[in-house]
Amino acid sequence: MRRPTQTALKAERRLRGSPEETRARLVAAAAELFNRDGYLGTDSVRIARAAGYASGTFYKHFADKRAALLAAYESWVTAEWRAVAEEVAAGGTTRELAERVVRLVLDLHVRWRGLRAALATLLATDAEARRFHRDQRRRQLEMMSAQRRRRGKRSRAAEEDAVLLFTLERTCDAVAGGELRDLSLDRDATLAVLRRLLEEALE
Amino acid sequence: MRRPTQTALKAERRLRGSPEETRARLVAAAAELFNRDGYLGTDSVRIARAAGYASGTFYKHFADKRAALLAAYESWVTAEWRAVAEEVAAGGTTRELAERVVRLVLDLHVRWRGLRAALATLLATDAEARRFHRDQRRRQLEMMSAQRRRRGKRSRAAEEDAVLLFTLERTCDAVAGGELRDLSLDRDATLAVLRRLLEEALE
Amino acid sequence: MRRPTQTALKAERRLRGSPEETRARLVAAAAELFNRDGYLGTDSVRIARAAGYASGTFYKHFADKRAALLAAYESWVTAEWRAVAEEVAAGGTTRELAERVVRLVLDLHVRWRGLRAALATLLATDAEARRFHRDQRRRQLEMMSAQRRRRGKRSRAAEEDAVLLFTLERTCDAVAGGELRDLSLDRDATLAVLRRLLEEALE
Amino acid sequence: MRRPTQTALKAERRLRGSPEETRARLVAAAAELFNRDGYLGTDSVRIARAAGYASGTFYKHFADKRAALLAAYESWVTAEWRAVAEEVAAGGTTRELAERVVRLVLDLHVRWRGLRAALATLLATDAEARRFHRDQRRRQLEMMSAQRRRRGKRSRAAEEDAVLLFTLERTCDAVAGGELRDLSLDRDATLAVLRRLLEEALE
DNA sequence: CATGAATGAGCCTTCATTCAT
DNA sequence: AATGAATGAAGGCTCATTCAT
Repeated sequence: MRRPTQTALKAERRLRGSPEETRARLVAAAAELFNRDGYLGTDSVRIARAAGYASGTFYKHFADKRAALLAAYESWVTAEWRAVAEEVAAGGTTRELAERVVRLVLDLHVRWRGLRAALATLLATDAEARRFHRDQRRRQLEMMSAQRRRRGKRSRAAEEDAVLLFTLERTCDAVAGGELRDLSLDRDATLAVLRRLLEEALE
Repeated sequence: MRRPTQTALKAERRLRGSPEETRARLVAAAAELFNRDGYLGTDSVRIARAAGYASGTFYKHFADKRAALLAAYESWVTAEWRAVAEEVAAGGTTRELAERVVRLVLDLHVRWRGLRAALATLLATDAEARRFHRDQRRRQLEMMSAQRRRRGKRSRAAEEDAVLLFTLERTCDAVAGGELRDLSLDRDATLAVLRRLLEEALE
Repeated sequence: MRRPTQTALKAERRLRGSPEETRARLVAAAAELFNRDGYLGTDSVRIARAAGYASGTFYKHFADKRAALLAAYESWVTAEWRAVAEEVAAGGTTRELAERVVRLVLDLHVRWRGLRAALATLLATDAEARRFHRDQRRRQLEMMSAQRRRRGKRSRAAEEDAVLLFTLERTCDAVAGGELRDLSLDRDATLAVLRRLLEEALE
Repeated sequence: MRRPTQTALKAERRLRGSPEETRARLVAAAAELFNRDGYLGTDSVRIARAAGYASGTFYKHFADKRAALLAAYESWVTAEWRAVAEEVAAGGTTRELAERVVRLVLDLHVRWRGLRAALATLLATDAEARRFHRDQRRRQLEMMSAQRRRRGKRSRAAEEDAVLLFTLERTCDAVAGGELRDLSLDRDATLAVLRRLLEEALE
């Protein structure tokens, strides 16, 4: 695979603190490194070092490398949830909401594109990763449905929502990965399509 | 310097044949193993053995493991192309065509779900894989557009088509991977959504 | 992905110690093995084992096998320098000094003949090895010239000194390698020639 | 080691001819490739191809790769002998003879420096190579002694001659390998030293 | 005489993980 | 709680050599 750039994010050593702080630092470092170098391009020693710890510390907090990726992914998803919830709470027309949500999701996919790709590597073979991933999806579907209810809109089949989520996710990945640009497609026109689909789902 | 120990056993000298046959056998074995075990779960020795050859033969035909995955993927894409083209040629109403194409794409995604996941692992880090992948996408877009023209339908933005392809692909992956079932969603209802979207794109 | 089979045997965890000690043990083992078996006849796993470590430890200390040979050679050269310096410091007539230096150089060439041959293999193709080798040669030339000055002798062309060094080195290699014996030449008579040449160079 | 440049000397295929011709072509190709790429950087398949044959043919003519190097070296030595003999036959003063021989030997060492280095790799570990090498040396010593007799000069110890040969050989290798240049030493001054030594040996 | 596809032992190297300190 | 030296299985890849055609 790719031989990652050796210039690792390197923090100063000998950090002390609560286990929670240590874990949080490790998760943050793991997220950055997995995002930058991929699942295979990253190793536990580098993650520990980037967080300011020695390799052994890594295994005090994660059963294995896989667990660290899952933890990093979880923190990403949590952040995404919070951000989407804020947009929803901010109010505005359905169209405005759709617009803002699409932007937001895209930004997050761009920022964390490598982390998402790293997760994909795991999803193919790791049952726990899959379970975790689907729980997130379920929450997404419930949120959409709840949002529609709250706005007094007519309900629609969960299958429609699921397809929409797939579309949103996959298209944002394509934009983040540069697929669109390579196909000479217009980014804004593409986002407009997404916005329209989301709007339809919420009305 | 090296003076091999020549273990005289292994009675029969192996499968002889044209390089093309050998390569084809290796590609087929690679496709099966990558599909079943993922990019990381397989290795060149196993692929060679599965095809009926020794490890060295693998490297006579592929520069490295990566190249074998790309070759396997290429043969999959080629097969998909051929199958879709046949459906298109078979004629029928737009609705029937859409129906058959969705079925077909789904079947292929189910059959080769692991291979697609293996490719995803590469796409994240390998530039050549990305290039190859996008060339395929471009062909798909051209095919859709040409199909519409042939049927005398109004044209539509390439961005719309691209989003549709992402939707189709990602949703089929979800079905193939069991995501839908885990979410207690109805498979046929989901396929119906896809069929409708494709139908709209062709009319 | 990898889930090692953890063969629980191999009771004692190994030699712990400072990285310097470990490296020194590895360098010593590398010198012995390269000397005995040549560059091609040895491998990193054997060197690590001979030093009392597992294979991975080798690569914590050397970028590759080549680097280990260079390190072993360096330690040999350093030892030779020290020994020659001691002889020089010991004083005595020019003739006595020449006599002792020739003996010393010969002994070292006999002891490390294989290591020198191993280095020759590298020198043919490795630029870094060549650079290192020539730096040593430069120091040798400077040392000879300085020694003459210190003894108040007339100076002479560096080219003369260089040829002398080549002669000394090549002849000692020949003695060490048994070339002389195979040619039925007298070892002491040959050394006497070398002694005379060195004496002339120092007077 | 070095990864040799792939642009191999490639002759046209399907040569037919006497075994002697085939062997001669293989030896010539082996000499060139070993000279250019070293013992390790060359492989039997490439040698065969460069000579215009397939890999199997190589093993019809040489027991192994080692044997091919020895054959190539032998043909070099033979050529050197012939050339030196011609110079000797050409007559002239001792000084002129010495001058011409030094030039000649240097030229050959420059031209075949890689081949000599390749042989050195073998000499360290291969008994047959050593035997061969020493037979050549013996002939050299006899030739020098005979030459002196023919010219009516006083005889001198074989040990002196041997040391001279080592000097000549090693210094020419140093010039050919660029050692002298890297030490900022003057090439002509160095050759003059060699010429003087040879002259002394012949007078 | 010649071919060249096939072999497979062996070497180099990586990195997830452990555990004595 | 943290350290980091050490482990060693795993896997990528090469190339000298064979032999069926």
